[in-house]
Parts: sequence; C-alpha cells; structure tokens
Amino acid sequence: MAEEVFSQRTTTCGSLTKADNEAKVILNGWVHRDRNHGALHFINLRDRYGITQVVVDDDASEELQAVANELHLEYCIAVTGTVRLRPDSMINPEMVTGEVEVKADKIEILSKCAPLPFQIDDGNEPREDLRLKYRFLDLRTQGMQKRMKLRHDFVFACRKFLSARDFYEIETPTMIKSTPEGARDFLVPSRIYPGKFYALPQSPQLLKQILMVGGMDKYFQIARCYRDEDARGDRQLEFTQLDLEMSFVKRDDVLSLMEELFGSVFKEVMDYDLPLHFRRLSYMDALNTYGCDKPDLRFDVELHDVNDLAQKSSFATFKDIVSQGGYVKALCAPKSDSVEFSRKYITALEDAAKIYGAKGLAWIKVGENNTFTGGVSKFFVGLEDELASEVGAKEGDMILFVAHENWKKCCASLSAVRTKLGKDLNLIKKSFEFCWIIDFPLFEYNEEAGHWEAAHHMFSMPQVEYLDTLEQDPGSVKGDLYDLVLNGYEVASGSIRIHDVELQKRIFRICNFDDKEAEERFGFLLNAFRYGPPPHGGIAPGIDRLVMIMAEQTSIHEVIAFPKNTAAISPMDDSPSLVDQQQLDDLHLIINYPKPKE
RNA sequence: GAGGGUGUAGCGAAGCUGGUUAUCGCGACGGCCUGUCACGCCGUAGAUCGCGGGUUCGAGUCCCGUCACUCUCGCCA
Repeated sequence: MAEEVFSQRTTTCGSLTKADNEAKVILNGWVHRDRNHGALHFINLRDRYGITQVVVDDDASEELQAVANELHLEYCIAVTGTVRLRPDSMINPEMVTGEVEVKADKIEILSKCAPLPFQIDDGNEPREDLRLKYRFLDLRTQGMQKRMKLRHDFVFACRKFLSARDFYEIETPTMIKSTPEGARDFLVPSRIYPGKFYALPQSPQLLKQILMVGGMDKYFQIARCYRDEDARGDRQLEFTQLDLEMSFVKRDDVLSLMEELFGSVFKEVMDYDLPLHFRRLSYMDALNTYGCDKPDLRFDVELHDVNDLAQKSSFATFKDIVSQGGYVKALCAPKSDSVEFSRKYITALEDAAKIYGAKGLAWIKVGENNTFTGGVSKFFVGLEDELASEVGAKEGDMILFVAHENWKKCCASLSAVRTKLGKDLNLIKKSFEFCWIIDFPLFEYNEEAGHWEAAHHMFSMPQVEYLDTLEQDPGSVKGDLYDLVLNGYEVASGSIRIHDVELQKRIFRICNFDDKEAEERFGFLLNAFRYGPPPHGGIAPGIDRLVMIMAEQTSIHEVIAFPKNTAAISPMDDSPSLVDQQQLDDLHLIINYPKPKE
C-alpha cells in the first residue's frame, strides 16, 4: 500500500511568536473556529499545544479559496504558510499566539469530521453519558487536555522523586490468586484449568510484601487496582494507586517520605508550597472533633461533646439518650451573609444528618449576650453562657445538636451537617489541607458474620503494647496504620506490616481463618515469611483522587481518559458486553441468568 | 438492595397555579459579507416534550409505573 503523504508540521499551534515573523511554517491541527468573511477567511487552528489564527487572504488562489470554503469545525487539516505580524489594532491579548497569524498558501484536508454530537469548548457542557460515548471529542476540550497533562506531570514527578530515593519501579502481575477478604474480586476464568480462576488485584498488597522478603528494599509501582463494588464520584471499579513499600522502616519513616514526596510534587507540578509536616490526628480525635476519619480541614467548624450539658438541661430526649449511654454532640454554625438560618434551611441540614442515622437535628439561635431563641432553647435556660462558651457561639450563630445512642452514627450525622455548612456558608478556603489519621483500630466486629475482621487489612502490625493481649479484647487493639487525608478525601492508606508467621496466624485466627484455611489462602505469604522477612511497611496514594483534587474537580472521571459510568458501563465501547458461545465454551462457563423480577 | 435529582430539536437551556401553532442560544443547511477572534446579517430545516398508562373537555405541566443518566446510603480490607 502506498504511503499517504501529507504536509507534516514544522511547528505547533501554540508556539509561534513575533520572533517567527516571515517564517515559512506548516501547521497540523483541527479547525477550532472558522470565521468566513467571503473573500477573507479566519481559521483558528488547534492542537494540544494551543491555537493559532490562520488567514486565507483575498489574494488567495481560487483553489485555496475553494478548500477554505469546504472547511467545517473539527476537520483535521495541514496549513502551509507564512508567519506575519498582526496589525497593532488586531492583536488579540487573550491568545498566547495573538500577536501573529499564519497567511495560508496551501490547505490540505487530512480528514473530514462528521456533524458533531456536541460542540467542543463552546461553554455548554453536555451530559456526562454523551461526553463518555464521544470521549475522543471530549478529550479535545481544553479542560480534558489540561487535566491529562496534570496527571502526566504528577505521575512523572512521583517517578522522579522515588527514583532519586533509590526506589525500584517493579511491575506485579494483574492476574493473581483470589484472596477472600476486602472487596469483591474481579475473576478471570482459566481456559487451561476448568473451574479455576485468576483474580484481578484489589491492590498489589501481598506481592509487594513478598518483594520486600525478596530484598528489593524499596519498591513502587503505578498500579491498576480492581474492586467489584458500586461506583461513586470518587471511586470506580478500576483505579490507579502509587503503590509503594519499604524495608527496615518504622511508621514515621513512611510519613516523612510522603510529606517530602507531596511537598516536592506539589511544588513542581503546581508551584504550591505545602507545610514541611502534615497535621496528625488520631482516629479517635478525628471522629470526636470532626465526626469522620477524613475531615476537611479547609474550614474550622468543630464538633463538641455536650453530654454533661445535655444531662443538666431539661430536654428529656437528650437526657434519656445520655443516661442510656448515648452521645450528644454539638457544633456552632457561624453567622453567614450568604445563608439565612431559616426553618427551611435547618430542615435541609436535618435531612443531611438523617442520611447517616440521626433521628433529628436540634437547634438554638444565639442572640445578643448569649440569649437563646427557637428550637430547643427553652430546655437550656440558665445554661446559655456555659453552652455558648463550650461550642464557641457568638451573636448570630446557630448551635446544632445530634443525639444518638451510637457514637459513630452521632459523629457521622453531625459531620454531614458540618460538611454541608462548609459548602453552603462558603467557609471552605481554597487550599490543600493534608492531614494524617493515625492509631486506627485494627479490628472491627462484623455483626452479620458474627466475628471480628480487619478494619483495614489483615497484614497490618498491631501497636506493640497490644501484642500480648490481642485475643482478649480485639476491639481495643490499635494498629500501626495511617491514612492520608486531603480536603475531606482519603487519598492514601498504609501501614507497617506484620513480618512474623506466628503473629500473622494469630491475626488470621481472630478474623475467623483457622490455620488450615489461612494456609490455603495465604500460604504463599506465610511461606515467604519463613525465610527471613525484613520489617517493612508502605502506603498507597490514590492517583485518581489526588489529581482530581489538584484539578479542583469532584469526580475522578475528569482525570481518567476512559472512565466507566456509575453503572459500571463504558458508554464508548459499550462494555461489558455479551461474548460468543464459543468463548464461553473455551472457558468452560455456563451462564446462570438471574430470574426476572415479578 | 434503598432514597433524592434530572430527562423538552444534534448540543445547552426556558416553558408559571394544566389552556391557541412548544420558545431561546449554539450547531446544521442555503445566501450575503475584506480584519474577524464566541465575527456579523438574511433565510430554511429540525421535537411523537425518555417510554407506557391514568386523571381531565384539554397534559411538556398533575398522578402511577417503567427506563436511562446522575448524586447519596448500604457496599468499597
């Protein structure tokens, strides 16, 4: 087949300046705008690097005029021409290349473009499912181009930083053994071994630990992870982690490394200065103060424990909950210019609290000299100063309470109110507020299953003071675990790992895996641990979420080239899809379709 | 598995307590236009108002169901 010839670009659409005056150039790109004045034609030609104005003058040949008249938006073309300065009054200060234009001598249409399903960069953003179906067009928008660059810059900066710190980038398999904890696995049927399956990794957790046993010392990987769970704005079934692990380290080594990494990367990628060290909050303090383990520290509203005051009040509902061992927590909504604390708004706040289990949201408006009005104020007569001082309320503020017998639900409900207030009252400052959450509980009791399970995963080291008493009170055991939180999102999670066979087996037993089952499922790890495993630990920042936050977006779809939608479908290629019977036969699979609903 | 929101022309939107022929901007198509830069001007086509049912003299509008998308709870070590 003959090679197709076209006029190949000599420069890009973002690079020409005054200095290039009179240069002969060839540009390749897409028709971004086309302003036709009859005998005079302006074309904004776009590529990844920018936009340059191409002019077809009135002295153009008939052939050139004809081609120019044939152009439509998003035609892919090659322009051969001469750079010239624009007349002073025609300079466009909004454009990087606004001082020059290219007078076209020849235009070649490299490929035509069908009528567009939506317009590119016209200010009206189409619905997301349409954007995803035509992702190749969506990717041409300035926003997507910028975000893909940001993501590249971020990953590249991480690679440079870690490489300079003696990390090896090592790939681990994407088809591995299914392990029975955590999220639901994606399974890959084996053709060669009927009835057997590989699993796609939920993370390379065990593999990186075994790399440490293998003496790799410091490892990282840009690792794709797969979890078969329902999607959200900040998660989907496949995502990417900066997975890393180090030998001979303690917790603070991992935390400092990450502080240095993010300090370096944010500076390099965004010219943003992070503090040398990030704030550290224990899990308990985070819940008590902010109501959740991923607090948004861009604003200051804090939760307060007001059990004592609730007990002293005359409000029977609060007193009953406290006397039954429950909790009453309060926060102060600061006076706001943007939102009036109307009945309607308080109901909206209450709805936010109810999602997380609160039965109601009690409120008091604070007036001059701590006079209380409305809501439950009548039950706090005589306690005004004490309560206002406890929650830090001033004139014009509103105090909001959640009472619940369950501490976590109490926290979570009021935390939802806090988050809503932050948004609605414009309390959130534009910044990147990292913090560490440490001292997580190692185990959680699963009521449904009737046994303890790992709150994080089963390979995290218990803190040393609990080592002798793990089995007696698993609920009280704290682990050497840490999460990194940024602006209300969990962006990394890690731990110091167990590297002792016996200790690992004890953890398995507490989580209801007897030695036989542990050996079946995790034998390869236990076996490795028999051969001189080093103490080790690591962490795995989520790249999608981090880049999303850096790009000031609220959905990871905005920083993934080809995301799945919330129904786990890829609208562009229409996956998942049915396969041929022959493929099923090869894999020894029979589909057991669910019965249709009545 | 559950709840909220959205669905009107190719795209983005308006359409009030139900009432003539369902608007507007962009785009498409045809024409005009010599300095635009979201060019401008004139004209044309384009919508079973997501789908199905109901209430009503009359439904884009109200009710029920259903589908799609989206946010959230559950779930996500």
